[in-house]
Amino acid sequence: MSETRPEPMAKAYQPAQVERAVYQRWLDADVFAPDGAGSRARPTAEPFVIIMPPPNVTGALHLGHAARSATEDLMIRRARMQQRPALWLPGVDHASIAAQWVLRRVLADEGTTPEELGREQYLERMWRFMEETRPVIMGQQRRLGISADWGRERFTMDDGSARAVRVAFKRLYEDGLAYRGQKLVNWCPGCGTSVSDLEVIGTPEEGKLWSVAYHLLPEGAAAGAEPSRDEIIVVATTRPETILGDTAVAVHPDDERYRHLVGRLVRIPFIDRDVPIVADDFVERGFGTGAVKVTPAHDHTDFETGERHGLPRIDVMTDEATMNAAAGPYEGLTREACRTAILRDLEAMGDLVEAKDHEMVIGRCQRSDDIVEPRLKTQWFIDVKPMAERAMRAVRERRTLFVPERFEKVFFDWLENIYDWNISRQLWWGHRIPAWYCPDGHVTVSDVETGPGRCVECRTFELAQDEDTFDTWFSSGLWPFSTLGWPDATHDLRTYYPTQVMETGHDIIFFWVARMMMLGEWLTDQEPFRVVYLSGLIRDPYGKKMSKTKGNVIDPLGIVDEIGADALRFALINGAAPGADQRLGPSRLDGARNFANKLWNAARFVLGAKPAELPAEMALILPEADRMGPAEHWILSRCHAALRDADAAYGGFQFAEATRILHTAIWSEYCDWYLEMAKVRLGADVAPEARAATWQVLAWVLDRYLRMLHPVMPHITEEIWGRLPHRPDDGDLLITAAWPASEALQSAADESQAAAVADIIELVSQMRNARADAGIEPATWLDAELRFEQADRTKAFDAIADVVAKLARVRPTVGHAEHASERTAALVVVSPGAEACLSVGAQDRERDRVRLEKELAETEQLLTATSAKLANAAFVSKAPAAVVDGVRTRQAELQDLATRIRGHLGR
RNA sequence: GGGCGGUUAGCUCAGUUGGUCAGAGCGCCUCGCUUACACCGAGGAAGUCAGAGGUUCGAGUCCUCUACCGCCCACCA
Repeated sequence: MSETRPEPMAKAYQPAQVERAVYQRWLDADVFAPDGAGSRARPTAEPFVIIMPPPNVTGALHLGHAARSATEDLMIRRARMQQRPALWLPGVDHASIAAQWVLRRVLADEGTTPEELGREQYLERMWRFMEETRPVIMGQQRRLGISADWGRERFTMDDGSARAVRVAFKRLYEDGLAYRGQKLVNWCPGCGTSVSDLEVIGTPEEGKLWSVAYHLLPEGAAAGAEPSRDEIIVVATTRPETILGDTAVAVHPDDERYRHLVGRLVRIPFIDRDVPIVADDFVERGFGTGAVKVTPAHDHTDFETGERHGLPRIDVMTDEATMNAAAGPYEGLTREACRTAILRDLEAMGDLVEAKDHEMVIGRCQRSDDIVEPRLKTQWFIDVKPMAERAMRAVRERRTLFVPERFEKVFFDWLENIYDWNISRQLWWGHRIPAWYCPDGHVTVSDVETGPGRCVECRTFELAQDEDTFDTWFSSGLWPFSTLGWPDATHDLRTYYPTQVMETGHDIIFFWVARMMMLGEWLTDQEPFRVVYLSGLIRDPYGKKMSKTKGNVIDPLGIVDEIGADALRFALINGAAPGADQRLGPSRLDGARNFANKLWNAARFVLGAKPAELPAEMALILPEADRMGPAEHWILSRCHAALRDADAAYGGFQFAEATRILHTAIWSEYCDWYLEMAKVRLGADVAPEARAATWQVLAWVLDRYLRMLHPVMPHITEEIWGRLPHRPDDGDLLITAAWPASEALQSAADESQAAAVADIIELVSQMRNARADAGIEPATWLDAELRFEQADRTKAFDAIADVVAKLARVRPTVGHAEHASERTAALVVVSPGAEACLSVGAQDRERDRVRLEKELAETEQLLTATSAKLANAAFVSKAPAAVVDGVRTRQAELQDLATRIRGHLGR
């Protein structure tokens, strides 16, 4: 503590300077890494590890990131103070599609396009872009005060990730899970790549359902024969342009209308293909005409129907979603133009039977909003079912828990109905698929960085690598272990894996969480994390999602500059129930700012009130019990309760509850009551040892609260703590000081004195209440005669009579007469265990009667309710004894209270 | 079409295993610049816990149904 801090504490808290300075102090001390120079972790303690969900390199930090970072930092800081080796590994994701879109815009500004640059130059440019944006994102994270281990920062495109991707893919290939095949993929024409099922957003839209007449060939006629003019089958479709790719018409096998037509051939218009009518029970008889055109190359259902019936698949489109040569006369048209043309032509032919409005769901690309086209492509897929089984087992065996628990069901529902994962992306930015093909089409998969020397089958050297890259989420799925060194059994992997908590938004439970669990279980034989903590979305004050287009985005850095990172963190955590979305607006932020200010000022008072008799360099210790007054015992008791409850809340992921407890403890108990009580006992007329003891308690309790609050508001607590005396074993920084163990407090407080003070506080409140109701000026001092039912209350009162005087603005005496109030005009206050009579003028007394009457009415109402409960024989016999006793005690209290009030009212 | 979540003071929301649980913050009203803080202090008003049944001695808290609101999943073309 030789370090000088010249600047005195400012009257109003100035977060910006304090936060930057404090953060630098931590960096200098090297305390973020579990094995850093400043770490005080016990090596034998169980490590606590969080791998940071990587923000995209492309975007600026938004409130969602801030909320997540705040929550993760909170957990890491608590674990660090518990002296566990706490590792929080930060990183960023390369976000291939998103990055590609962003860079395209950047390039457009520079007057060029990716196509012009070509793959190689494009990738160079992308890397440069990454080098520019990555530090920005990480700098923003730092500004929030997060205590990640920057020395271990990772990127999903770094060499370690690249190697993990290759090794993982080869393993999956050898295990028979990764395969290459021609299947229907979700093609986004705008992005020029396939996307996974998850990236296709079902969008309800108003469309049309057209009924089209297909002409049958005469019974028994071979393909190519002249179709009948009259014998038709009417099919219903929402996508007439796919008629050109039809290879069958399907009807339900039990449909009487069509049963006799099964096996006949129909003529597909415009391209003159003759296709069979097949029976398949996927057909809904009640929908449309009950007859369905089947286009296996452009519809997922039809693809499967085609598989069952061995139908050809005819792709009629190009990558740009225009019609290709297979579309015959319509070649070159866009999907939309082709539809219009076909409808026009059908109409002209008289084969357009009906057109009616139809509500439907259209698959659009999450990224570009283009209509996704199911198309036939030869790509890589992963059979995820076996991995899904493993992931689900981890949850069933409780090796991985969801918080909140209900997301387990969501998780299971998805994994139980999972399809193969298309992982090929026709993008340049990303990990290139490590598969090579020889001219004969043999496939060689290799995990060697430079690729395989020769074909595994024909040994030729002539190899070409797959042009495609992996779905971004493939490398993200390896994140919890690739960042720790996998596939090598590194020290980090052995020490820190499996990790403890994965904290992320519930919106990426499928994209990311489930995939990490599948890949983690499969590749490492362990669950990648023990707990999945899912947080909600941050919304604007009106409950709307924040989005750039709506213009309702709150920039977290703007808030940080304005009110400080600590206040923002407090607001975010205080407002978040696990898994639930939260609205964030100015009022909550103001509240958090005010709380920081309150804490700052309380600390300023405490530090400034240090009695001269205490040495400058002193250790933080609690004084002997007999040197403390009742108020000291009371605050120690309250402090103990707050610590116990807040710690339990932290431990149970009830972070908002923890902040609520600490807010109440600090503001409503410590500041509102104890500080005021302590002021009296710090006065010049107080015995020096009592004065010293009072300050020691003030400092000691503040120290506890600072420790407990540090995970949420790290900077301000660190700054204040640095100015307080420390315990010899604490070190210089709060960030590595010990987490308060609740048992340390147990013997400190004398609970009976604490209870006496609680009664006196209640009495003071009621005296204030009575004064306000009677309209007595706050400045007016009144004589008050107090009576206590128990001797220990009287004793406690004697010790803090000055406090009571000051807080209630009265000159108190302890009375012994039975009915003092009847002798003089007085306000009468009746509370459990105590009464007070305040001398006032007669007219005030009259107003006071009204208040007493009201109080009596309330008391009697409560009394009636409790008595009714006790009168119920079933309650008395069936409820637990403790509950019944509690009600009896309550009844007695109320009875007593009512009697006394009646007495004062002269009844 | 399935599933999940919500409906508690004017507003935003806490209330994890049924028994001081009817709460907090903001807002509002009345006082007060009392030497930590007006980003403050003291006091106050305000809710039949969406509706209807049921289980229980006892239900915002468990069950059923209903009504709105939100989200997720889904191959009726």
